[in-house]
This record gives sequence, C-alpha cells and structure tokens, in this order.
Amino acid sequence: MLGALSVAPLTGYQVRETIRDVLGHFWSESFGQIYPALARLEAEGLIGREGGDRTGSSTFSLTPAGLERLRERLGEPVVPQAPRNGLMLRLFFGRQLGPERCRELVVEAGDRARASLATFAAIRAEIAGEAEHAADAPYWLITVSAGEHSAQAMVAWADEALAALDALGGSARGGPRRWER
Amino acid sequence: MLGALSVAPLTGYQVRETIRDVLGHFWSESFGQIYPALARLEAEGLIGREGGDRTGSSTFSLTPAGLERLRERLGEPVVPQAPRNGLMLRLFFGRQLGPERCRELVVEAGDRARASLATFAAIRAEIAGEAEHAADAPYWLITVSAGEHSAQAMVAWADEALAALDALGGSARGGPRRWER
DNA sequence: GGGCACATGTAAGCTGTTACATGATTAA
DNA sequence: TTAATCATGTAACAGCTTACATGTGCCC
Repeated sequence: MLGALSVAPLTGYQVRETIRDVLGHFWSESFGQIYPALARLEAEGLIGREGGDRTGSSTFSLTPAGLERLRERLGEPVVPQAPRNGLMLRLFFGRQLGPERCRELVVEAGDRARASLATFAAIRAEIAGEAEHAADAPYWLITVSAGEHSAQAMVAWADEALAALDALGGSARGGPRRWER
Repeated sequence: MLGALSVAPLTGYQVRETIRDVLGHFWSESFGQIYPALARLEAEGLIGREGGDRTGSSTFSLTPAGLERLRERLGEPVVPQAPRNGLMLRLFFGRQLGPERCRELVVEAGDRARASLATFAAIRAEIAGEAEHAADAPYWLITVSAGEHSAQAMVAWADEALAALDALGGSARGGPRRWER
C-alpha cells in the first residue's frame, strides 16, 4: 500500500483496484484489511488524508515518513512464499487421477499461459506509452519480462508434458494410438 | 498426506520429511498440523495405523476408503494460490529501492535458479533409477520438468534484467561504464 | 427507476505458523 | 555420554478470507 501511494495519491478503493490490476500478476492483498490498514498508517503518520472528512471520499498520499518507511520495508529480506501448486500436486499423483484428467489440466495451464502472454504484451505497450512514469518504467518492465519468461516456460512445459502423457497411452479422445492395430 | 501414503506407508515423521523433500518444490504443509490431521484421517477410516500403540512409532497406510477419498480430492478444481512474490514487489518499486540493491536481488534469484537446476537434474536421475516406482515415474518427471522450465526461465530473465539495470547506470561496482571517459 | 461502479468499513471465523514440550533411539 | 535424529504432540497467536452492512453518484 505504501508502494502504491508512492506512485500517486489514491482513495482506498483505488488502492484496492491498483493492487488487483497493476500488481495482480505477482502480489495480492486481503481487501478486507485495506481500510483498517489505511487507518493504521494514517495514525502512524506514514500517509496523509486529503479531502472528504466523513462526508465523501478521501484521497491518501505518502508523507516523507511514509516514503522512508517504504524504503526500509523494501530493503528487508524477501520472505519466500510457501509453495502451494495444486496443479503440480495433481500431476505428481497423476497415477491416481488418470492420464485423461491430467491431460486436461495441462491443456488448461497452457491456455492460461498463452492468454497471459497476450496480457503482458498489452501491459508492455501501455507502460511504454506513459511518459509521466518514465522513471518507473524500466523497473515495471523488468517485472513484466519476468511474467513473460514464466509464461513462455509454462507453454513449452505444457507441450512437453502433453507429449509425455500421450506416450503413456492416456489420450483416449482423438489422439493417435500408433501401438494399436 | 493421503497422496504421500498412497505411494508407501509412513510414520508421521516420515510424512513430514516426504512432503518437505519430495514435494518441497511445489507444495508445503504446516507440520504443526500433521499429527492432528493423521488422528482425524484415522478417525474417518481413511488411513490405518500399524504397530506401536502408545509405546513407539506407528506406521500409517491408506485404506481403500482413503484411496477413494484421495481420488475425489485430486479431482476437485485447482484453487490457485494468491500470488505473493516479494522479489517482484521490490523490483516494481525499484526506483525507491535503488538500482544497486535491485541488481543484488536479481543476481541472488539467478543463482538460486541455477542451483535448483542442479537439484532437478539429481532428482531426475534418482527417479530414473528407481524401478519400484516405474508406474509413478512419468508423472513425477512431468513435475520435475516444470521445475526445470521455470528455473531456466528465471535464469534467462535474470540475465536480461541485469542488462536492463546496467543500462540504467546502477552498476557502480565492477561493471563496465562505457559512458564515462 | 434500476443497476452498476465507486466508496468505506466491520466482524466472525478459518487456516496456518511458530514455539514449545517431551521422550526414544542411534551414532560418534 | 553426549549430540543428533527420529518421533509425537499441543497451544497461542498471526494473518487472511468471507460475508455482511451501508451509502453515493452516474448512466441508460
């Protein structure tokens, strides 16, 4: 939230939208905690509220103390997320799930990756077109590139995995079954 | 846990180790919940306990009902994990963090990816050498392949990101500074 | 006038982590 | 005999999700 407000002043609602739409590919926040967190950050003097006292909407912006705090927090060590990849779990126990269902899961994953490649291309174009964020753009593009590399890897893996599953004889629907007479 | 016990009977401690060592690249479990969960699964008749009543260690194995339940659970839709990538968050706000620190983070990520490539190669060799798990091996190798593709993508991305950061002029230590006289 | 997007919040409850506590067995 | 590993648990706490509750302003 401090990061979002470091780019531009936002309302709570806009913070929520920004995190979902802009950071969504690598970060998520519990929206039920945004307003409590805004209140806390305001009480700590890290963000300031402008406009609409109790009547309408208020816009929050980073104070100098808030910017300092953001830099501190960004400098802290990265805490790796505990992995929880349900797709891989299902494939690992694929013998119990069956080759057909595994195949479906892999196809879906490949399709999702291809779709996200298109999204990343659009985001890349959008960032390149925004002159007002020229100083941030190189960093933003690095994260977009990470998404693209990851999605490309997923596409390549899905193709390879489908070939492996077909070799197992699991593709009952439509696949070539060379070993049958 | 049902999946782990579907491959071989294990003690609670071994379940914990198996999840950490074998599934660790794509799954994690809260170990504080393993024993309560084992007790619950036993009460539901999904797993059976052999040996050591109250004295020593007991080994759990899957009952037919447990195998059925495992297949049901594997067939449920994949719940995507909420993304929380601290590395990408720091790079996105890299302007506040500074190019030097960003560079360090990217180098670390690339090194981790290279190290995991070596690990995956070892795992691949190990799976290929285990004749008793021949029926599971193709599925296990698909998940190993996913890890390899992902790590290779990370390595390629890191190189690209470092080049982008150097172009920004952030590499004060040792990098070529062509624009200087 | 109705529906939708904008806007702000609260609270119950679930999940998961962390730290603690204990004891047996095995290897140096 | 001392340390490490194997083994089994408990409990407090932190964090997050979900559902609920309410109201405004704008467009069709």
